[in-house]
Amino acid sequence: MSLNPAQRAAVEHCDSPLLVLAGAGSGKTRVITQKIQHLIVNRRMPASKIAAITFTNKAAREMRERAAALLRGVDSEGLTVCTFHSLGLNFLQIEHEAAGLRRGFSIFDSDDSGALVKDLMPRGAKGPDIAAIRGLISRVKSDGLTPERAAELATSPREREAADIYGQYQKRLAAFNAVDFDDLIRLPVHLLDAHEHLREAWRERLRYLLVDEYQDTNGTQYALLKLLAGPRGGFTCVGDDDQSIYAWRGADTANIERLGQDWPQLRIIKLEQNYRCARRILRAANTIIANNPHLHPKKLWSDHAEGEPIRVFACNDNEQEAERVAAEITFLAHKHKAEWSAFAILFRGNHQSRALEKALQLQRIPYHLSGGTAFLERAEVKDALSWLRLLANPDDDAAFLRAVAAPKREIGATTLARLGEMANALHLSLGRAAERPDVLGQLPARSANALDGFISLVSRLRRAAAMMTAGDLCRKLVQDTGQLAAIRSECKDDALFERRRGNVDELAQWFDAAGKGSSGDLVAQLALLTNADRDSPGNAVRLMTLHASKGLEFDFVFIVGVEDGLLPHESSIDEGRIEEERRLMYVGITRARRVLHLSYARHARRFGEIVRVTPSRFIEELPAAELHFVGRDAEQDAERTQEHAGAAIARLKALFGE
DNA sequence: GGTGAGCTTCTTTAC
DNA sequence: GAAGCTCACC
Repeated sequence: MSLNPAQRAAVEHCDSPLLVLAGAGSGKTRVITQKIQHLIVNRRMPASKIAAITFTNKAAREMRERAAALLRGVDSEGLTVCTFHSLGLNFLQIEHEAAGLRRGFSIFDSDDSGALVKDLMPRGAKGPDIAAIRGLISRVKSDGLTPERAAELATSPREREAADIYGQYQKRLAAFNAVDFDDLIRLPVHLLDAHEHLREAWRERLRYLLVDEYQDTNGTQYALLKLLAGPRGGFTCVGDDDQSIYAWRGADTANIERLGQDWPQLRIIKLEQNYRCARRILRAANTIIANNPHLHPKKLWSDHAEGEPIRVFACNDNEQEAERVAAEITFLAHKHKAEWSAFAILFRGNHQSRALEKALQLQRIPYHLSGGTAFLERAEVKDALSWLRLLANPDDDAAFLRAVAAPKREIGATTLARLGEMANALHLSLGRAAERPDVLGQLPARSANALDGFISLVSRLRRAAAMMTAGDLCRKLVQDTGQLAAIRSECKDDALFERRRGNVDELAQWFDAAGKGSSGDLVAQLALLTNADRDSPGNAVRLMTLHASKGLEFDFVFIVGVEDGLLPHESSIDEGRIEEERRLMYVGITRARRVLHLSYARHARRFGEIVRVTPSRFIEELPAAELHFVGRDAEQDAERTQEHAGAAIARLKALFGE
């Protein structure tokens, strides 16, 4: 557990701002967690004044666990380990008044804000247009621009349109008592900038900041860091420009340079010894990343063993690829007597997990799919959540629109459109408008009755909500709203019904576990969560995107779909963002401790058609001497039958336990 | 107002 | 090849 000199220096340097340029596998999490310990134990800083900030929930969770293990016996009460977004949410929940928000405000997720943008665009706007406008709005928001400023800076008709819609969008959000993901950073920045008393209070509250994956900060996140740290600069930023893979959501590696400009007393420490990868793997990683330009050249080295050659599997299609990966995992697990959790399968896009899951199920290999929001995307979970949101925030129109149809209660598009018009005219939210007799009076009796019934159900549940925990409320409302009954009648067989009811149960249990806080506050926190953090993965093969894998490490790593068009991704090729794709490949390679497998398919289904695909250009960039190709040439057929036999044997072994 | 057949469109990555 | 959307029908 001892630190090398550079790591030690990074841990002990607390008197001026510090930037740690940490190569992959150089022990940066260890530096951060030990530094937390150092601050508490040697510098006598209360844990409650320290915040470690990460970018993904997964990273936060990992950090929290590692810190807890290290801090056993140390008073670490009140230590903050969270993402930028949850820090922002926490800030807004405390300072909601200054932000012009009422208690119980909602968070609009991507779906909600997409629907809102669509609503604000001319009728008949197409999907891609909506997505483009949304992207532009998000971009100007994470650059910290106001709608007015965005309009001034717009250089194309589309940007002007986006700036215009951005303005209306913010007004709607304010009316809904809601914020979106970008606001979680943008609003705290705005408030800290505008109010000296808030600045002082929060600088006192958070005396020391540790920012992980610093290369991924965007404009507003940098502004937040700057405002919270102040001129004193009580912070350590840890980053690696070679692992910058979030430029598409506004991350700017120029923020690395900015630190030295804003804090001239900044100290920089480089960590260049890799403790993770076998040498061959590290050589491959270094070779491929050498194709990118560098501002801070670093030379990563390792004193580990050489390790095995990197195997490259050529397959016919992604089903065969998945089968082979699964067979190989079974084989390696037996050979090395390894736990399933020592294996990870990494891919570019979430949809690639399907074929893999199928193959793993078939071969009886336990797996855990992390990342994505599959759980929260489930219809029954979204329905229950929209009810919770509406109960906490009567002005949440997005929640109203979903809850009103969960289950169906004879209130359809026509009625809602009429209600919407009247609500707009009265400057009221849908929920408030539907409470008013004069509004209901203008609707056909049948619709008015249905709405009235809905509203009284809402107010009854809202009264009940005040007296129960969020978990109990969740269980009660699926009963009382008729959701459970609707699910039962929709489900053909009992097993399906049980599974869907189980999802709702799980939601309630999440609230039970989350403990303190009003249901409104907890629902907001849940909006920031992805599947990744829901349950502990246990002893299972990990499936995740390359993006989600950053910061993690595994003995055995399989990167699948190493094809031109996927990795590098088609749109990144078109738009000349090949360097970021290369960094993504680099991140994937450097996750592996002992064994690295790459694979690609020669054919892929696209738009239902089967098309030929070429292996990724990144395979060419790897040092040929380190690679061992399987199935690339004429011997491919012979190999394949062998593999199939191997897979069959492995399956039998799995079935009968040897 | 609700439902299902047939049409289109889509495919990045995350909070 | 799936999910969303539109339109006709109950």
